[in-house]
Amino acid sequence: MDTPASSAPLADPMAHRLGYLLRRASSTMMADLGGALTPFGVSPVEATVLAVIGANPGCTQSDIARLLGIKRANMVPIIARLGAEGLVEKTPMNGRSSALRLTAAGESSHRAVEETMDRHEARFEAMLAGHDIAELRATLMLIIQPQED
Amino acid sequence: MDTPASSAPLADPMAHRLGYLLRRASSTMMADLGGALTPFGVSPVEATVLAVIGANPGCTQSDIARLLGIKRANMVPIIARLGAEGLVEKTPMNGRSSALRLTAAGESSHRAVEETMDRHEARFEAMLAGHDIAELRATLMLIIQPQED
DNA sequence: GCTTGATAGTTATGTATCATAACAATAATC
DNA sequence: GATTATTGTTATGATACATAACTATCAAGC
Repeated sequence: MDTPASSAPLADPMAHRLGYLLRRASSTMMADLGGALTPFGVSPVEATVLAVIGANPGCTQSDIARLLGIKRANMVPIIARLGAEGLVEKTPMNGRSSALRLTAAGESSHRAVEETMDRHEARFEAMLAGHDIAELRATLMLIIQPQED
Repeated sequence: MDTPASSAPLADPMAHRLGYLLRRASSTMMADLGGALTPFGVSPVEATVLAVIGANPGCTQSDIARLLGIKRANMVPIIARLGAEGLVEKTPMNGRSSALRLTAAGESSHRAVEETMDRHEARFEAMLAGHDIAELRATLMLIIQPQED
């Protein structure tokens, strides 16, 4: 009546579910990236924010939050940490918002982190030889939905 | 010298990165699934554990942890919650481990949750019309790496 | 002017997921 | 019988995310 289970390999009732596979694949890559970034003392999220500020000098916290799908409130500790490490500086803009820029240390950290992410990505793309990575990216972008904050 | 940024749309330096796209896609689907499951009072992780126990009656906590890539220690509160809600029962096996089974309430919760997840998946697969979903699944499985605990 | 509404940044707080390290009890092996 | 591996557990910390509420600023309208 009951499947014997235990000791025999388990049936995986989630293996066919897209959401589950995305979650597992995402956490595999996040763990790898986290490990690759430890020498630089930045988390994956901090690395991402560095990249955004590097590509958009003068942007605001809210800009970044919208782009990355992060809540405004959760940007505070991230920017505070990057500021405390001397990687990002805020210059008051019109009074209500601040323009964010990389410091010199932030620029060099940014370059190192970007190279690390390139290698990280290349490592995984190598595992996907024979698969259409452009198509994979396009499909993932269809799934991603804009956050409405 | 500096890109104007702010008020103009931001450049997205992460849009081409697989890891980033996976993270965003995963969190989009997780949020949607979480919403779909709220009527049943179970989280996505609890729903997944219900599915595994339903498919493998008599399995142990450690079995589930290995299958799902969750640490043994983190299974404790999950099983405790499912037990407290009367969905899962533990029967001592050989002394060191317990066999997990769904209760009657767990079975009916399991069925409801499975239907909800089917609809959830179908909703997203509909957005991917014209794309090869089997190929997407195969590619994601290549990325997922076994956890060594 | 002054009021209304939108936005930026912040504070406080709660929750979920995951990680590590250590421990007790049991089982398996030699 | 001693060693080793495994199961379940406790304790603890980090991270990412959510909500709600508050202040300060700006933009428009009357």
